[in-house]
Amino acid sequence: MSGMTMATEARPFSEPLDRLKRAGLRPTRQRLALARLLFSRGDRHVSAEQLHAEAKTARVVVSLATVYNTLNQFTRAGLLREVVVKAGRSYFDTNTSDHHHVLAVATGDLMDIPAGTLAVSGLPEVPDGLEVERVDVVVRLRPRA
Amino acid sequence: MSGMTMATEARPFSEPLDRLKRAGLRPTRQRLALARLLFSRGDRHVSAEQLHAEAKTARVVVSLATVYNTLNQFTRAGLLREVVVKAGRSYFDTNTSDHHHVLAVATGDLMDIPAGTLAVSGLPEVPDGLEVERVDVVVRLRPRA
DNA sequence: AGATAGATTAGATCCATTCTAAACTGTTGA
DNA sequence: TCAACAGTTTAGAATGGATCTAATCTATCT
Repeated sequence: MSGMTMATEARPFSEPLDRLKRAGLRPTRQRLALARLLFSRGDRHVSAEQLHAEAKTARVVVSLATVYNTLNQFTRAGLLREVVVKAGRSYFDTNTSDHHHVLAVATGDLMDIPAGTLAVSGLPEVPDGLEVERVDVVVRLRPRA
Repeated sequence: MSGMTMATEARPFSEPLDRLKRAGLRPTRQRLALARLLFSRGDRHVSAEQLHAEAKTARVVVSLATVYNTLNQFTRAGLLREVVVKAGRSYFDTNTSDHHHVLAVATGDLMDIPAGTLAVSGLPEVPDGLEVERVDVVVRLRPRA
């Protein structure tokens, strides 16, 4: 974990910076720190409040408003994907590739289903002037009766 | 639209009453009126605010709190199904049979996809102690680029 | 009809999210 | 290098959907 230059795969500090630049977002202290929290450990599903708390723990000074702004900007830039599975709360998924979700309703646990394993067939015809943005599949699990 | 007795299929006034009774809910004036609004014209997707406005238009005196209560009770009783497609707003679907949805993101229009036409294959294994409650598919449409 | 559990209600409250407008900062170009 | 400006951050206010409270009302049972 030093600042030295090395292969792309192992550049934990400059990778977030590149992401921001590519997305046309100014690499500010706050955005860099949040990008680091979001992207440095695999696929995650976070809410704004969660990320804000995490930032606080990591001694990153950032307001809740900025966390919201940043999550929305990252989403618009394609760095995150919004997941709507629960009324009244938004989650953001760091996995932006084509995939689906399993939700354990009782616990709120959300997991990815890799794209390849699941297939949807028989999609209806798309009305004129519209196109499919994406197809979301959510498998809802409950405790066995 | 008269109160006369006739075959089950065409009994607009007593059908809601039967529904409530079967669900173990007291047939109050408010619940009957809301059931009538909800179920007397085909499959619908409504929010609480929408239904409340509709009730007002129909000269049905009912508070917003009761609309919320009723929608939740009906959902618990299996008369409605909650549809989560938009962060921060709940919709209730009068179609409780197995089916999916198409959402026109730009307009907010929500339409049903009949169960038969669409198939999901390759569902992941279900962890021990859990079972599939249901599988929701949402096809998101956007204006063609 | 009287008793009572359940239902309704207005208004307060909650909570996630967005807005506001003032202060701050990254970037650009002289 | 640094002034200037557009973009960013921020605390706190505002918004909006949904729930809660506790007082009043009503369907139901005896």
